[in-house]
Amino acid sequence: MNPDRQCMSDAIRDSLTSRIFDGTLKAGDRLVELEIAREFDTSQTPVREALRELESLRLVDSAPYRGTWVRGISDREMVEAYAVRGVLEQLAAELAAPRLKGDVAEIRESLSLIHESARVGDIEGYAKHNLDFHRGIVLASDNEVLIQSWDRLSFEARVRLHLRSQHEPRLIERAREHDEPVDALERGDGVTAGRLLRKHAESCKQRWLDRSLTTEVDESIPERQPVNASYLS
Amino acid sequence: MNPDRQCMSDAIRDSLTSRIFDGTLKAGDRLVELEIAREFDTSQTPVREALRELESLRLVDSAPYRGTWVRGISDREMVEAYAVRGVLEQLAAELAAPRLKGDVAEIRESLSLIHESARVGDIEGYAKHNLDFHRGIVLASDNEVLIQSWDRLSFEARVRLHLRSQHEPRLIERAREHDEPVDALERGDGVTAGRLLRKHAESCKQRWLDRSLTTEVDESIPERQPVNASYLS
DNA sequence: CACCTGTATATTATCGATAATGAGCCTGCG
DNA sequence: CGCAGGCTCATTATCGATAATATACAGGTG
Repeated sequence: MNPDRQCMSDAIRDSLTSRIFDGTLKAGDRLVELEIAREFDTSQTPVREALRELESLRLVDSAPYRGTWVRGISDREMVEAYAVRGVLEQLAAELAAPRLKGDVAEIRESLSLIHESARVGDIEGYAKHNLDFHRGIVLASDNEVLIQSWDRLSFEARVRLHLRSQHEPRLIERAREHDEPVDALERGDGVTAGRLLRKHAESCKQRWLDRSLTTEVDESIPERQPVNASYLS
Repeated sequence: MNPDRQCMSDAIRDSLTSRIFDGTLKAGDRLVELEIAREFDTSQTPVREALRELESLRLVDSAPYRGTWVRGISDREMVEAYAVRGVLEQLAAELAAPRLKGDVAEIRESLSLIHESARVGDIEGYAKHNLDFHRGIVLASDNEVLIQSWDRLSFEARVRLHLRSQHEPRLIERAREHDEPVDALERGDGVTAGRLLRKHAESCKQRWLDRSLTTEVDESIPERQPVNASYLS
């Protein structure tokens, strides 16, 4: 939100964020304030601030006097988020087209990285470049509110959290869905690009739906880890 | 976010929020932590938490060691927000239509209040019922992520902040723009309802643009109130 | 008089300690 | 054996005090 926060609470926030992203912290894991404070050799206060910020990013949940824990993301929520993402990117494309004036070099750059990752089967890379690609279009819209709204969907977190559970991703085929929208953008046809991007999001959503229906195993979100241990130890 | 926070920081947050909404706190006003703490007869800590939360709601801005102040909303941002709102409500209508199964009673209720307010020239009432109307459709989508995204646009704050500067609102004419989308929803045609709602948002956006171009007087956002006073007093 | 530099002050960021709360355990009763 | 009530403790929420920082002003310099 603000340019250059250099305070402790921000360092903690960033560190915890990457732990959630890289899977060190899993859904349901508890975040105990004093424990984290000890680890960062700081007091409880900045930790609390960091946790509250993570909460506003919807990465964690909390309840008064009951603590904070990593939020799980249900399949339903993923599906909902793809729907929202679809219309946001549709708008982004419409706004971006007249601004880009056909200069889609940067976007094509991401696109080729997507294809490359797909070719070699690099799921992590695919996810990363895919996000860059989509965010690139959103940024090109030059609509700050739109960018914020898109960022708030936290697709980075969403995707990463589920990365490990992805089977048979058919990356090469999926990568192709990005080609047509870029072509449309290049010729300045934002409306078409938008429509295609929305369709793309819909198909991602559909894939998720299918996956969640077939993989019916333990789709429940870990509510919250039980309290540490007995104090008898 | 969470059901029942009863702690001090939440009370402070709510109180400050309404002050921003009702104009007691204006764009650029500084929020000094210890000052607020004294007023609520509490310590600095819960005030800080409240301020951070307001920041995540984008009602205030802050910078490290420089404090917190009420955020101004530029005409440009309003225009951007209307564009985003348009596509979000388009999606909302599409999702809502099949769920409502023609039962638009609740929405019509808001609609008639809009018309009534327009008839008697009650700007405040119009704004309120207008928000109820739009949010009602968003809620009917039953897409939690969408609802969150819409709420994050903070149109309540946006509209209220600018309420005082509205001239010649042509309420009656504007109110009519809501009729057709509801008709479409009633007959289950979500796509049409969505298209109309988006068009409606576009026309709100356009009105704002026109207004901001004609009212060129002091459209600058108060950056930040100067520090209290000299310590010489 | 414009501009730079140093200093005082207001204010934020953080600390360590205390109060408040909820979760689990244990007991005794039915 | 199941369950309600009280107790213990881990943990959060808040406090009061201190460290760190930015801003305004004063004074000096060209």
